[in-house]
Amino acid sequence: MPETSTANAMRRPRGPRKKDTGDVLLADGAPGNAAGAPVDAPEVDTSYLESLLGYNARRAALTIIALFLRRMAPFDLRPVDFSVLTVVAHNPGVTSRQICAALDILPPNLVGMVKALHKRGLIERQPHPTDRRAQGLHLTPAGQRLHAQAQKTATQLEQEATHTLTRGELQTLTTLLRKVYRGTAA
Amino acid sequence: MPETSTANAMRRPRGPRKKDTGDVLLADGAPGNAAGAPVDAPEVDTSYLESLLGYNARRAALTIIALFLRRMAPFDLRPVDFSVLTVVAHNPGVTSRQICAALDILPPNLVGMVKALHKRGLIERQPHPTDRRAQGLHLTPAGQRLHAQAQKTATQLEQEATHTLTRGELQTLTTLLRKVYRGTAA
DNA sequence: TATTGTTATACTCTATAACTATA
DNA sequence: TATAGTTATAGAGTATAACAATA
Repeated sequence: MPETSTANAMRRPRGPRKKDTGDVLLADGAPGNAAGAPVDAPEVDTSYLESLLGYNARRAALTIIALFLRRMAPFDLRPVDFSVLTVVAHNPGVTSRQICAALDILPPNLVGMVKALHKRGLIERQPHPTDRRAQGLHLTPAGQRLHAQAQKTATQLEQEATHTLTRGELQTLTTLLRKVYRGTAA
Repeated sequence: MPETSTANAMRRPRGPRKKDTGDVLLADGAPGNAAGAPVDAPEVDTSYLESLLGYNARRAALTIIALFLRRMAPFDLRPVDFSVLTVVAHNPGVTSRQICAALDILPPNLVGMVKALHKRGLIERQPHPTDRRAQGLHLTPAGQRLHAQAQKTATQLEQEATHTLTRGELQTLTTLLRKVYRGTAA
């Protein structure tokens, strides 16, 4: 599995930052030959790595993530925040435990996210109807508005990221990827 | 970008560990309904997330990474270690700076990896022929043997991960993924 | 002045243990 | 006894600043 870095490139763009050009995939690579840099770059051979599906899948995912970060910056939403918001939007009253199972997040790591989204006034917790341990999560009106905008942006962003693909190719790609990560055909 | 966790699931399986079943993708999700757990799991709707290419690409990449970690455990190689070893194997005398550019690793983060691989007797540093600042990296005989085994394992592992795909489908998938992460057609 | 390799370090993400309230 | 939510914390990954040696 080729290491292209940027796996955790979903840093929150909140605090003041030094270098964050948005160019995540090529963060530090290819200096651009500023001054008298050696032009004799012998072109490193990475052809074998590029033959691996894992490498290509990761590069593609990271490309889309990088675009996601740029487009979602106005909403201050990381991928995981958008995912949580989406699950709550489409499943009103869902519990934290259910979100963890659906998105494969560990419960301790979800706590802070929910807390932050609540603090931003985007989600609300209501007592669970049958289980007093649990809490049902709902979007506030503000949360619904933000999510609607964010989901629209996500959809547009996906189309932007796949502009080199025809509609049929995108469908094929999605289907084949699902066949990989689901063990069985689908 | 759906958060499926496990982005940095490439933890080194060196020290003694508690829970590491290898089941990375479903680390904590779906408890399996051990005892009297509620069977009324209302099936969280994630259909929108599943329509996003970013989600599917990430899931597929994580699936292959998880398999990679299991199959490469005997060699004690993380994806990034294998990538570095591969680049050195295919580009004898390559410099650290070139590896960083090719694999998109930041120089400070490569230092430890090279140091570790050197300590394991897998790579050697030789003075660069024309630049006394740089060092050319080479595989030792032991490194060559290990890399040969690891690369064979990687190739087998890829076939294993894509056993649900025909040869043609795998070719199509790879081509389409490249079209995504390269801006232009390819 | 710029680049290579490096150290030190901060921030983020991921994972485990353990606690409480409830089932 | 098991589960939902939580706290605290350890560990791994990723990022920047700054330095000495060399170009």
